[in-house]
Amino acid sequence: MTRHTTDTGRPSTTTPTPPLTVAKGIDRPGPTVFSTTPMPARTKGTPHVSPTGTPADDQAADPRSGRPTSKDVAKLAGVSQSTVSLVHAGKWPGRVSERTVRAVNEASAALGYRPNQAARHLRLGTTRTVLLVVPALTNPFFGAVHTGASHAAAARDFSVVVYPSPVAAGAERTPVASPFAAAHTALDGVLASSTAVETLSDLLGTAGPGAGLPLVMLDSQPGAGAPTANIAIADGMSALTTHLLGLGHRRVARLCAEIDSWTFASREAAFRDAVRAVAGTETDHARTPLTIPDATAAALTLLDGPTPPTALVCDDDVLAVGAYKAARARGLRIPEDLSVTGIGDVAFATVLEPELTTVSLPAHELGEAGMSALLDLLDGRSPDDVSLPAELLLRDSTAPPRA
Amino acid sequence: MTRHTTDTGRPSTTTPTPPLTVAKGIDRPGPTVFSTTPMPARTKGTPHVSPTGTPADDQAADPRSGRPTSKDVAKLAGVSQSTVSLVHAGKWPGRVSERTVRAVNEASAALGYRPNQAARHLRLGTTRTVLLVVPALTNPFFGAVHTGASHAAAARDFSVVVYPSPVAAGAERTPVASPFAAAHTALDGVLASSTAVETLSDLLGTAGPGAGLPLVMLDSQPGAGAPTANIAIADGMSALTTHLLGLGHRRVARLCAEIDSWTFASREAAFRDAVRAVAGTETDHARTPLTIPDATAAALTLLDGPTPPTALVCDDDVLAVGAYKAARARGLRIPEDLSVTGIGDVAFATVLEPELTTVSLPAHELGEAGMSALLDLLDGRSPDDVSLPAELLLRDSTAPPRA
DNA sequence: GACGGTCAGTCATACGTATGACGTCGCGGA
DNA sequence: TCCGCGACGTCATACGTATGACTGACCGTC
Repeated sequence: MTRHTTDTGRPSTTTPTPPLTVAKGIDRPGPTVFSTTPMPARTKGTPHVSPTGTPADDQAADPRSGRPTSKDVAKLAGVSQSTVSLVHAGKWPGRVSERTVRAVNEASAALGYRPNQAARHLRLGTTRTVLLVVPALTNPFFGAVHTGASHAAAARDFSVVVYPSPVAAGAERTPVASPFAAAHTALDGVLASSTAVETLSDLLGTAGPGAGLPLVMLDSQPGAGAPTANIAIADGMSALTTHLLGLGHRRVARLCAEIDSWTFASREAAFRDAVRAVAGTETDHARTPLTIPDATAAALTLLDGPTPPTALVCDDDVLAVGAYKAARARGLRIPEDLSVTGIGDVAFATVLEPELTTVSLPAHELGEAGMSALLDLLDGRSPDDVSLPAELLLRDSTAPPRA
Repeated sequence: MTRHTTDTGRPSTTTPTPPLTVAKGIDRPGPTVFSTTPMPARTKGTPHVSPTGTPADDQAADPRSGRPTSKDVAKLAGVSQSTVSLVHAGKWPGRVSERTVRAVNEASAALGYRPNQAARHLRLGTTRTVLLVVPALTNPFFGAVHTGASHAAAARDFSVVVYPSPVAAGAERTPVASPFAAAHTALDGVLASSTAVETLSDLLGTAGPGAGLPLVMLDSQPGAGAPTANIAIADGMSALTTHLLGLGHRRVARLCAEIDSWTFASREAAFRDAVRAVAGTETDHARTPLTIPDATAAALTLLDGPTPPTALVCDDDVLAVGAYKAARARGLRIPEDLSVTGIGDVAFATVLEPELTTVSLPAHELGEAGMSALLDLLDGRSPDDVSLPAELLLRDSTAPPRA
């Protein structure tokens, strides 16, 4: 339809390329010819938006992108480029008069001036852009993490780019190093979920202390080389297990995710500690990839064992769905014959029949907290490891065991 | 813990700040002192990585970020900065010898050189970054769109930043203009979902033909000012409705989303056309926000009407969940007493009992196609409007009506 | 009337890369 | 001997912004 490389189409009949030799002569450090008569616009009086002196170069010149630059604004306002920059940065406590500020602002508005980000990035040595590394945005949890992180970043004028490692549930994780390194110099920092990276040292090779790029980890073990932001899922797991034990369950099985990461390891530890606190409790477990069919099969092996459990603690809501399907396949009613719990409070937790008792994870807040920590780090501060509370949601999938 | 602003910590005992006066003298356009003896490294023979001449400035100098520049690589390799640039860009058909190329590559590797993106953005006038505007990434559909778009972008060396307008279901949509304008100059193009923007003209003011920024719309009416990429949901709706009519249903109600957008309007049209093709069919409908509780209430009003429907066609799987809950509340069995269909094939479609007959939407492919169109547009080509097929998934929630 | 101080701006430059315009060397043909 | 040419690199510069150093005018003071 239309070529994007053409001009902006603003109707303008001025000369397309003004005589550059003038500007060139000014730029040269040699003989400053025009410096003998400084502030030529001032001789006319007060700076104003309408150009009175030079009649040929009022509309924005367009080197290539068709966008006006601070030089164009300066010309229109009758001031120098530095003044435009000062005004735009808001740094004129005693350097620029109110009237000039107004003139510059009017000129900027008239031209629709937006500062060129690439130029200021180059000049300032910072890009105000951070990378978010997550397993997959198709997982609503990480979608929420992204949203939270974006909000926190936007509040401090940062942008977020996402590198979604194509991990999926239990699949191979990609070494982030190579694709990540490409954008390396365009980044000020990295916020990475530990479940998205192959190994932590993999990341620490290019980011983190020691390497050049500030790094904050999500869902990662504190004290391992980078500040962390976590959800206290272990507490949730403890509460869940204690809740079941309090209902009287003594044969409690655990359906756990086949993923080697700190978050899942800490769930296991919390479960064990909670169980150990109540004497006479038997446990069993099965490991499974994080998919519904796999979880169903794994749950069936638990239910078909010699001493079937009266309660099934699942590492994740997805696994709980598998437990539901397995229970239905064996004719077990939830919660009368089998109590089931999940973790995550994903969208379908209330779609299940009965509604699932689970632990809600503040994903949005996790993204916010992690991003805040990263931006603090960028400001030179040393953020503390943060841990966000998980909330136990008692719904309808748990009940005392049958006598 | 650690300050990110400090040096990279590479153990190096060289002088931290090499005498800059030398470099300055070279950079000046005035008396080119050293140009009388060109290629000083060549006098030693072949360029090599180990620096033999100057013993003090082999390690990368660090002006501020601690990262080596092409100048550092040039110094180490004994060539000029231009040569480094040529080698790195792969543009040396007859300009650089193999040996020099190797030397440059070795030097780059030794220093861990990465070209500064900000500088090349400035130089090239392009950022290789596009903006993706979606309602919310917490919606897995848009998460998948993002993943597809990212893959297509990465394949052509582009990055994607996301601006998630906090829309949610039926809530107010944000005018994208302001926050979007902030990053304007840092973008090469925009890929926007029509359900994320207030009005199309809102976007067209800053992007699209006429404004400076190439734009491709997702889920938007073709021919409205920007190239589009769509999913043929209308076809899916037709297939769904025809399927129900084929089963014998003659009282078909529609649960529709309270969102004014092209995608939903086209579903309605498709439904009407399909119904009109079969004589003697009665229809009813209810509009509802896109949440489960609202949908449940709306579905109840339909079921409680004077002539209750035997089939309920829902604009979205979320609404179908409401239909399930309403049916359960009225003691209706699905599909024996009531057939239900959805659109979207979201994760819980198979969690429902019975599994939901719906239409799967190729979200990933939509993102890919849209991004491809945008990148074609950036290349100066004129992409066609694309339409992706939606697939009808016949599962267990539909059956012939009771006699 | 010379001097110090404030106000209001400008000047020049650097950030790091990409690239068109030049040199220089060596060799082969006339 | 001289010219032309290909191979190999370098030079200089521009991209647009931010900012330390500087300057001119004006004003009050001794």
